[in-house]
Amino acid sequence: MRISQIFSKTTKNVPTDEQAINARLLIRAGFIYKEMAGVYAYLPLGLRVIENIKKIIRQEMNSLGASELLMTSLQPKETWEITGRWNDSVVDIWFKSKLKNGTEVGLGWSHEEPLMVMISKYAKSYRDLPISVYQFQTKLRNEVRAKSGIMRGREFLMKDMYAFSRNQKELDEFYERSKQAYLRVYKRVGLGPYTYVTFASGGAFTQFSQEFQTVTPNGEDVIYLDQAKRLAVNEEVYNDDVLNQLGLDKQALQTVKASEVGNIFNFGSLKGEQMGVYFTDEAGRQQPIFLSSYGIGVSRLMGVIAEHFNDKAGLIWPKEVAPAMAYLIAIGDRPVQNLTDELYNLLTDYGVAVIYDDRDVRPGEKFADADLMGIPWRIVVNSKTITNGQYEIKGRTEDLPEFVSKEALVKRLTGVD
RNA sequence: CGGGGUGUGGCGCAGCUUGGUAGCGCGCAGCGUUCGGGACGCUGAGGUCGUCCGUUCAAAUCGGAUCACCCCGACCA
Repeated sequence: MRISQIFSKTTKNVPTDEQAINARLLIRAGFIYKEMAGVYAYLPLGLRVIENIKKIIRQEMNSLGASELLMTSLQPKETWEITGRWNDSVVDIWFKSKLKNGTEVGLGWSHEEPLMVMISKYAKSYRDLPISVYQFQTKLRNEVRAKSGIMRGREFLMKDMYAFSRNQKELDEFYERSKQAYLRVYKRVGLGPYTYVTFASGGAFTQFSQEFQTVTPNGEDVIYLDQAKRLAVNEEVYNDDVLNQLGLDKQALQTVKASEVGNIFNFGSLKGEQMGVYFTDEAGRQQPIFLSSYGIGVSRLMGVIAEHFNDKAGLIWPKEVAPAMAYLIAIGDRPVQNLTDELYNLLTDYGVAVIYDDRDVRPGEKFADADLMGIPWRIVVNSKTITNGQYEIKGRTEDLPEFVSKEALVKRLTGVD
């Protein structure tokens, strides 16, 4: 990817209407564009990060045996009336609209109810179960106040997974496996050490749900954290009874700010009963379907990563989510540029995502942009050292570069000899 | 939804108190000199001051309304 062909540009000035670090950096680096409060577009570099995160989540969800589908943004009123959640006084974040003929429709802020209706058409027998599906969907939520950049928008990308089980035991097993898969996702995006399973409000059906909370100074939630047990309690359910129940010692807890990067729910059979979704068991009896649901805010996750990994110079992407592995710069005349072109083609052939800064600007500007964009490796081909076959490579957080041969460089970036 | 703040070329800001039809930096275009940490010089394009109403001979500047944005709080499967 050549800089000259990338749609966006970096800027030195930050729009003053953004306070959140993630939004300031992502806008400056040209990853996102603000359409309106709480509504952001993803530019090519930002989209690459999103896609990298989706790829990781996809792999982990597939490993659970879940299959991907895509539901609709327009949702029928009737579906939500079954559970009473069409009512604005029950759910206050609805965006609603009308068809030309006057039929009311909702814009999806969740897909639980529609998915329940959908599954009821397909899972009629115990032979059809268990089954789990997931999707990446834009959720629309009419929040009274958008804030924190892409960490809390009115429109955001979410991965939501729904598992349908035949009984509580089957549900619990899947729930536990999913929790482990979630933890792997956070580990792979670089947030593993800072992310904790957290007990939170369970809503109408259960006492608790479990959240995944990433400790970060600008997080919206306050959690009470037991570092040793890697468990936490959201302040919304924090009290002595709960601590007793969870076997946590008040003295061992620290109070920290965190951002919710995932939330999983165990509905048991209640949702099935409420919505009348039944299957026929081995004995020919009607049984309510067991539901559990699993959400990760993909765009929020990107925001939390940006919020977590940065320095004065800009973003610092963990390798698995970085929009590119390397930022390539040539310093010198035509022959040097030709050698750089060759290196670019070579790395690209190896499948390494490289941002090649082919602009006719001074090196300082290129270095600044490489840092601002947070690309893990910076490679410089320079007339002084290239005569000895030496390529310069520097990690984003390193102070000093190394000089290596082309072969060593390729190996470093591909792991291939 | 309650409280606070802000709207002036693409971005960041000054001007507003003491009304007299806009200025700076960055960015953008051209020319030249530069070329390892966001260079420099010259030239140039670009706004009528969020919007509406009002006061006035005259409004970016005063008054009112309205919209948008930011922050704090409330809210947050």
